[in-house]
Amino acid sequence: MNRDVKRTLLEDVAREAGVSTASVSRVLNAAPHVSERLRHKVEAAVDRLGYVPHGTARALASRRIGAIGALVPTLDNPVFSAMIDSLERRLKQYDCRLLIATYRYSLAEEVESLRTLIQQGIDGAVLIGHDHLPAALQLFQQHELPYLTCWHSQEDPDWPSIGFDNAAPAHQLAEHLIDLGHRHIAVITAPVEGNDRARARLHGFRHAIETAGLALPDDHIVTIDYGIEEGATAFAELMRLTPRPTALLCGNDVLAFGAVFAAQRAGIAIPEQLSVTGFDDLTQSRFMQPALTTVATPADEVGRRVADDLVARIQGRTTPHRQVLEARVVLRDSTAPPPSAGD
Amino acid sequence: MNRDVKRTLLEDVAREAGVSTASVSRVLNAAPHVSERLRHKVEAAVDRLGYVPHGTARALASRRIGAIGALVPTLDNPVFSAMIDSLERRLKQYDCRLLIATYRYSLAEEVESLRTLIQQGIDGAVLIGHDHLPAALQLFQQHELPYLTCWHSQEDPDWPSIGFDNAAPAHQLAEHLIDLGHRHIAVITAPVEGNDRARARLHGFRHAIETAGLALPDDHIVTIDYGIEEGATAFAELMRLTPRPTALLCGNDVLAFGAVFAAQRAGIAIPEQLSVTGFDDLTQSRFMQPALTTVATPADEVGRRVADDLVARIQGRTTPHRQVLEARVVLRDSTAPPPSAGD
DNA sequence: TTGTATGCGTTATCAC
DNA sequence: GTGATAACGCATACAA
Repeated sequence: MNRDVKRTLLEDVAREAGVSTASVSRVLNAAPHVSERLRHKVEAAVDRLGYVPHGTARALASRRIGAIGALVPTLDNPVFSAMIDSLERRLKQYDCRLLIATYRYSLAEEVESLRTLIQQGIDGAVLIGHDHLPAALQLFQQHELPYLTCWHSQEDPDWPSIGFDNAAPAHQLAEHLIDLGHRHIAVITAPVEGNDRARARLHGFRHAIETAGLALPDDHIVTIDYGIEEGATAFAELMRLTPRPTALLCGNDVLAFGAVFAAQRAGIAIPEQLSVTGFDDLTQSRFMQPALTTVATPADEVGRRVADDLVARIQGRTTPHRQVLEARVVLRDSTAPPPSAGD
Repeated sequence: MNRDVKRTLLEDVAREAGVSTASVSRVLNAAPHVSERLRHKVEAAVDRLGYVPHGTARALASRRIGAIGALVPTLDNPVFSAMIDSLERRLKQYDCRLLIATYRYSLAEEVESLRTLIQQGIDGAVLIGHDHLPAALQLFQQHELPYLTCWHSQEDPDWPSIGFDNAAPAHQLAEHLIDLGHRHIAVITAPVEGNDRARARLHGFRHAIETAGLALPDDHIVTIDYGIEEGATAFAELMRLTPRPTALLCGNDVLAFGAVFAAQRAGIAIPEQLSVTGFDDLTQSRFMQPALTTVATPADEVGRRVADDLVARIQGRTTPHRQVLEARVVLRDSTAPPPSAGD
C-alpha cells in the first residue's frame, strides 16, 4: 500500500499542533496525565490533517497488533460460522480484529496455522475443542500468548475453556430414545480422531445405551465425514442391518438432515417408523418437517464470551479458567416410540 | 506477546552464520543473487536457533503485512461462509492470511470496517457485491490498495469483479414457472437497499413476469430479512392473497426453505399446489423433499478466483477487470404446473 | 554476490 | 504535565 504516497504522520500532527510527538501519542492512546488544553490542540490538529495512525508501526512499537486469531476446523459448518460471526461482532466493540484460519480437522495443520498467526503478531488466540497437539500449547507458552479453547467443557489446567458438556446431552438423547421403548439404536458419528466433541457425544450415546443393558455393536456405528450427503450415505448403510434399527442418534444436525432426507426418499416415515436425533439445533431443525429432536448449542453465546474473556486476558485481567454454558436437549417431532412398542 | 522474553532476532542468525543481516534477510525472502553456500549457512543457523521472523517488523519495513481483508455482510449465510472458507484455504497456498469483518448489510459500517482493516495494514481487500459507498472507493484509491468485488457481474470501471449474473438466472426461473402455466406468481425478496444482488434477482423476476404480459403487483412482493423463520413469515403473508399465488420465487434458498417448511406445516403440497424456487443451491437443496428448483452459485470457485486474482494484483500483475462465472438454473421437484393448469 | 547503514512510524523510557 | 530520544526488528538502497 501507499508505496510512494506520503501519508500524514504522527510527526506532522505534532508539528501542526506545536507539541511533541510523545504528546500526540499520549493523547491518541488515552494515556493519563494529559492536560485538557494539550488534548484539544492535538485533536484539532488530527482533524485538520485527517491523520490516521499506522497500524503496523503502532504494533511494532507497542507489541500489540489489535487482532486475535481464531482457528476453526472449517467454516462450512453453520455452527462454527455462527460462532465466528458473533465473535467478530463482539471483538469489534473492543476495537479488535479477527484473523481466521481453518485446518480441515487436521491437528498438524492447526499447529502450522497457529504458528503463522503468531508470527503475524496476534495478541491472543482461540481454538475449538480440547484435542490439540502438544506443540500448540508449547507455542502459546513460548510466546506468552493469551489463549482459550471453546466448544467443550473438559477440566484441564493447560487449557482454559468456554464451552459446554457434549457428553451429558448426548447421554440424555439416548436415554430419551430408550425411555420411548427403543431397543435397536444406531449411531452416525463424525470421525472422532482429533475431535473430542464427537468423541464425547459418542461416549454419551454409548454410555446411556449400555447402562440400559442394551448393546451398541460396532456395525451399529457409522463413522463418516460431516455433510448432508454423508448423513444420507450412513443412513443407507444402517438401514441394511437386520433387524433394522428403530432409532438413529446422529453426531450433529447436518448428519441428521441427511438421514431424514434419505428416509423420506426411501419412504420411511419419521418418527413413526424411525426416530432420528441431531446435535447443534441449527435454525432449520426447528422448522423442518418433522422438527428435529436435538441439542441446542449456544454458538452465539460462546462467541461473545470468548471475545470478552480473551480481551480480558490480553489486558492482563484474570478470568475464570473454565466456563460451562448450558447445552439443552430439545425434544421435538423426530422422535417417538418405535413401531412395535410394547413387544 | 513475549513482552520480556528475548526472541531470537535476525541479527542473532547473522552472527551465528557469520554473515550480515542483509544476507539473512535475502535468504529468507528468496531474493535473487544469493550463493548456494551462503544460503546453506543461513538456513543451518536458522534451524539451529529456531528463528522465526517477526511479522510486524517485517511488515513495517517491507510495507506488506501478508494478509488481505474480506468484508462480508454476514457469515451466518452458508453461501458466504463457503466462499470465505474456500478463499482462506486458497490464500494459505500463497502464504497469505485473512482478516474478516462483517457489517450486517450496513454500507456505512462496511466503510468503517474497511477503514480499520486498512489501518491494520492489509495488502488488499475484497468486498461483496456492487453496492458500496463512494467513501469505500476513495479509501482504496487513496491508499493505492488492490481490491476486488465479487458475487455480481456488473461492468464498472471503478469496481473490478469476479462473480456471476444474478438477474439472468432469476429471469429464467420466472420464465420456467410461466412456461409451466403459472399466472399468479409472488416473490419473497431480501431488502434490496445496499444489496445489488437482491435487486438484480428481483429485477430478473419482474422483467420475465411483465414480459409475459403478467403483473407483479406490490402486494405480491414481500421484502424480509434473510432467514428461515422470515421465509415462513413471508409465506404466511402471501398465502392470504386471493386468488392465492400458485408459485413463489424466493430471493435465496434459505427464504425458500422457510416457505417450504411453512407450506408443509400448513398442509399445502409442493409442487402440486404450490411451486417454490430458491437461489444459491445450498447442499441441502438437492437433498430436501421435494428437492428445490434453484440457481447454483459457484461459491467455492469465487473464493478461489478471488484469492488468485487479489494475490496477483498485490504482486503487481495485471488481471482481467471482470470475470463472469456461470450461475446455472437447476430444475428439481419443487416446481410443477399449477393445480388448475389449462384454465 | 555480499555488507553497511538508513528508514519504516510508532510507543515508551527517560529526563525536565 | 511535557519533550527528547532510544528502542521495536526487519528490509533495502547503496556501496563495495
